[in-house]
Amino acid sequence: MLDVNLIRKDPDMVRDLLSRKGFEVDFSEYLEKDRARRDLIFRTEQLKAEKNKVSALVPVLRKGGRDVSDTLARMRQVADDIRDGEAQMAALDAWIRDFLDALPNLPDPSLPAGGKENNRVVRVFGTAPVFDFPPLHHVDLAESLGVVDYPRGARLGGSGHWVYRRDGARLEWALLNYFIEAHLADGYEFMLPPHLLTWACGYTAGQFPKFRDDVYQLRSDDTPDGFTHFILPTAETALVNLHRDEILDEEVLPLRYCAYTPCYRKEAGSYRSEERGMIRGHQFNKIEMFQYVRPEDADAALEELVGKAERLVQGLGLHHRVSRLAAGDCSAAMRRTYDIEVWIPSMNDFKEVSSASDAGDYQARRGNIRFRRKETGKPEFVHTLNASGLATSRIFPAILECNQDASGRVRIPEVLRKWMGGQEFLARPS
RNA sequence: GGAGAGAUGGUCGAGUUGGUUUAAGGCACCGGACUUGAAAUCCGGCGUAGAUGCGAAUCUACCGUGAGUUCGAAUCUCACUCUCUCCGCCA
Repeated sequence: MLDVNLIRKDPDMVRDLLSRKGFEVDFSEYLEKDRARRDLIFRTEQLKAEKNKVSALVPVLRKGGRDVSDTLARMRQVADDIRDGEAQMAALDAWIRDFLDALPNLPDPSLPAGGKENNRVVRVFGTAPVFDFPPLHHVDLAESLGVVDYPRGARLGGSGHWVYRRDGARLEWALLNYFIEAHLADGYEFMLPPHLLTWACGYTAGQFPKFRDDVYQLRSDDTPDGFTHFILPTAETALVNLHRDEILDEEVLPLRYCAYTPCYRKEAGSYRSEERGMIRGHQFNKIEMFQYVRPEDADAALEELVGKAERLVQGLGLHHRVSRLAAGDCSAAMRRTYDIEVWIPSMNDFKEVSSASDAGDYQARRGNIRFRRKETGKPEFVHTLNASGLATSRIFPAILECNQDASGRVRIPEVLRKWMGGQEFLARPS
């Protein structure tokens, strides 16, 4: 949700910023309706004030033995007028709400306009591994080592699903432990939220109503619109709703959270043949980091989140890069985003393992999440930031492919071994 | 799934035969007085959002949510959500 006062004050500036995201909008009808709405509020409230005044007078007149039937008749008319006004208001409000709900967040003014092609790489770590033998694709490695079962995953869940098995399951679990431990050391609270969320959660996150069809929904004949819950596409959707409709004390900020959940995504139409294996599945594991901060602390928080995600990848010894996304490549709710991408040899390309974003007050406005500033005593919207820390579904293939040797063995990164019985290599099935 | 009870500002809590209750009062918190300082005491302040206005201020809405009855609803009616207790089922 954008600040309506900003749109009233400088609609051209807002329009120009949105167009950098590739979102074209004309505010003239909105501004007209906004004006009409305020006029209507003024008229209706005056009627209500009269109603309240006269209603309080009725018992006094009665006590004085006066006939009030004329007064009641007149008030019946006023009550009708109020009802009319409120009906008009409801129609205007609905139009305005739909309009505002559809507006994405403003991009940070410092971002270049346009899409992916204008992303800028800001840091690169390591170099691509060089092999003195023909390296295998992670799907082939995983199958020969028996660590991922793709055919049976598809049997269970359809395409885009797999089963982690044996040391694959342990490696996956070790990665999650490695991430969580790092966050705990940095003072983040670890939590396990529900995976089935209500409509309001999707709205606050900025995913609904526009992107409601991108998530898996649970439907029922018992509800008016058939919708009951959706399955979270990322733990961010849960974490951003934790403090919905709250006014936080300034002293508790920044709130630093991390959560583990699987992420469930339809990924309709996004499959590409080179994304064979676990690069893009309908379910993947992720530790999400999330912060609620004061507006002035958002810059530092974003750098902290990116830094944390980078260190995790570095700890695994994987070649990766950090990019600052152009306005159009940031998702709708975000004002700026860094992507951290890890090198996948078989794709000869980098794939995203973490996205660190600053939502500004966009989500906080939708979820009515505020804090009371000590200095002024007034509530203000918090700023919310999130970053994966990390998603495993690209890390796992990267480890397999980058750590393979000529004999088809895969070396386990040092930092993970304590969760894998001290093993140096993934065991072959006997 | 069934039965019962409940939901009131940051918190506790009164108000539920509809109309001086303008949502009382306590606690917490903030400011001031007193005090060497603190405590205690006293005084004052103290929810959120919106509209009009340069401002002072005035008005409106909000008592779980949404409808309804009425000149007038925290209070009456209906639906829903959540919490608690008990029963049933269950990993």
